[in-house]
Amino acid sequence: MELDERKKTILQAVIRNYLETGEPVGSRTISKYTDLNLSSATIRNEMADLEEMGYILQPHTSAGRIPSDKGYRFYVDALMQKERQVSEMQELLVERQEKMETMLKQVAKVLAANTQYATMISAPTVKRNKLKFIQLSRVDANQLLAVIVIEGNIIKNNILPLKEELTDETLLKLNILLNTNLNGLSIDEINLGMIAVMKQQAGVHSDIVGEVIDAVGEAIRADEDLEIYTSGTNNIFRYPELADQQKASELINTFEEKQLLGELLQENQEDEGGTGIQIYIGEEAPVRGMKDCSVVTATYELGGGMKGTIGIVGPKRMDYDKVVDTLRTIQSQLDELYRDE
Amino acid sequence: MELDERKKTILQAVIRNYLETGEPVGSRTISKYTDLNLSSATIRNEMADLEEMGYILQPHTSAGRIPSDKGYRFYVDALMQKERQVSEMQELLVERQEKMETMLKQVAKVLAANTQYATMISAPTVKRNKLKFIQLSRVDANQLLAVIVIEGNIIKNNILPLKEELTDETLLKLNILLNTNLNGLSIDEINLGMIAVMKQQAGVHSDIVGEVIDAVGEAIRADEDLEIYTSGTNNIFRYPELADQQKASELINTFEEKQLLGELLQENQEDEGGTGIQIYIGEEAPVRGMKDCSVVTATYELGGGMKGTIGIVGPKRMDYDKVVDTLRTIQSQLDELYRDE
DNA sequence: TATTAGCACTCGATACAAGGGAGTGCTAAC
DNA sequence: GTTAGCACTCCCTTGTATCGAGTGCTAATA
Repeated sequence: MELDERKKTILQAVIRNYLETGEPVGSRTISKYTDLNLSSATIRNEMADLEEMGYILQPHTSAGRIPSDKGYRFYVDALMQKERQVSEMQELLVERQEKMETMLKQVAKVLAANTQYATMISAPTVKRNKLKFIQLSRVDANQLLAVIVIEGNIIKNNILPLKEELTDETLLKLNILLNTNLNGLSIDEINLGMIAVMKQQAGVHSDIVGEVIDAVGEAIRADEDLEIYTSGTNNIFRYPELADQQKASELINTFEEKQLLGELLQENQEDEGGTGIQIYIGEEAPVRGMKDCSVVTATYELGGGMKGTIGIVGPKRMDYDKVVDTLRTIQSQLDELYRDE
Repeated sequence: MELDERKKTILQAVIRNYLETGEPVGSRTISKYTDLNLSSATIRNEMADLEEMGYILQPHTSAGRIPSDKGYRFYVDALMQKERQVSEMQELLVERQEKMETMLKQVAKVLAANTQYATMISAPTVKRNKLKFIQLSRVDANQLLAVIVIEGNIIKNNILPLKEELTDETLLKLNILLNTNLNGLSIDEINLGMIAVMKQQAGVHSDIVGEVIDAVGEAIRADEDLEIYTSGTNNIFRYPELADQQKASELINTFEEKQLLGELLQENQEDEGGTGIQIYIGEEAPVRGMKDCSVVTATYELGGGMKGTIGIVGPKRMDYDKVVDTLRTIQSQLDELYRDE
């Protein structure tokens, strides 16, 4: 059976109503809610069909209907208002901060306050970003400090232990060697072969120096684990369907063990061209413990190819329109904020 | 009225029992639990006294007694086993990590897993630590990178925007100036007067240079906010008295807004000589939203004067013995791990 | 005088029944 | 195809009875 126009209207009405109230919605409500001018009996027949087709379901006999995952999916794909009035694009009060970390935390916080859902944001990955600058300097007799600056002014540093002392001259040479070989390359492109070549070029000192180069190489690629910041975790208590102990505990645990969120946030950074916004309903999200939630993710870009992902987690009956809208706003604000880099 | 020996024994028995079961404990239980060989009627009389004196209370008539805050306080101060067998000092599997952050997170996690309570740990403050090394280097035409290494190999960096270009020579001079003036000083000791002197010494370049020095000064003192890591937040759901929505939400919010924990963790870093372990019961903790909890904090030291604080948050009926014990273990482990620095 | 046995009493927790209400599915009429 | 009507289902609330753990008090006991 196909969904005719009337069924769509009714389905939409059921979902809209449920999103607002969180209560199962009955035929009489729909009969008044829509301008179809149909009696509750007719609506009942249609709703029985919709249930048979899997778009809605009854928590128990003699209760109203609530949307199924399939129903939500259809709503999101086909029924949701795609074009939203841009007028009410309120400012979300994100300021550019000196430290990326501070800014990301702020974004998560602002989004949580704004949407009343739980939020998370992954720091932009730098694998594809280019190295701008490397500098080794001596901290004391047996410790070397390696500072690595990456496009977008991401800075990494590492203390390297030294077995033997390095002369000033060797240090200078090493600096030149590293910079001439590596500058302008993306972290992705730096591989073991290249490090081997550099070791060779180091010539006489290759044993001491090799050690240092290895350590630098290590330092560059070490930061595999992407950083994730979360906020508004306790918003889940606003939604009774998530607030019982079992579920709340599981969700909070997921938010604490941030690596569990990693997969979710990395999944769709690839898609080009689209809006970068993705909606996961219930089991669709690749995270255990979110089966009663919906997740909306958005890719953001800070210029210079630095991409990260924002995620908003709420009950399945979240206000998808508003969330998508808010994410769009944030996307464009971040874009603007960092355009000049 | 004073607490005689028998009352102490009974109070202790009540508390011990309540810590184990979480249920109000009645006179009959005590009558059997202790080796006082008293009937439940006698115990009842004593318990009535204890209640009048404020050490225990009844949730409602015809229920057993539970300890009051005053009761817990007395238990912790006077009744708890002070000397614990050192034999069972199990290893808590904390390894030294390259990055301080990783190590701290691990400590929080291990403690949470071990105690089944919520944990938090503040990164060691560096205000009293000495500057080891400052280096300015040019990233590109109008950006300067300042790297600051502090005792304990804490590294801070900052990108400074430049209005005018600096020559290599000026840069070199600046580096020397900064290092000669600041090395060996603690961050506490660097004040505006000193910065003013340095500006003067900079002589000709004082306008450009002043700017840089200001920025460096800024960078050094910027990191006022102490970093705090938490773990095991969802452990609070293990304890029914904390697990209801209202309280859980408030607690989780407190753990998310980490600055709320700051005061608690900074409070007793000063006391010298003691074990550095402090117990807060209920309202004693200087944090709103922990009035139904107890908090045990411990100061740790990583060598070189770097001190931080660990906190464990659980229900008032937490296993104080075990928690104090575990914190001691961690203290000594951290001490050992970083002794050589 | 301190302890204890005995007893009436309190009060939360649990179980059960009754009634109300929202909503359904079905049938028959329009 | 639509709708009015009706019996039915099932949750939820309310009220009532019961149970049991524990108490406080009194009087008897060592």
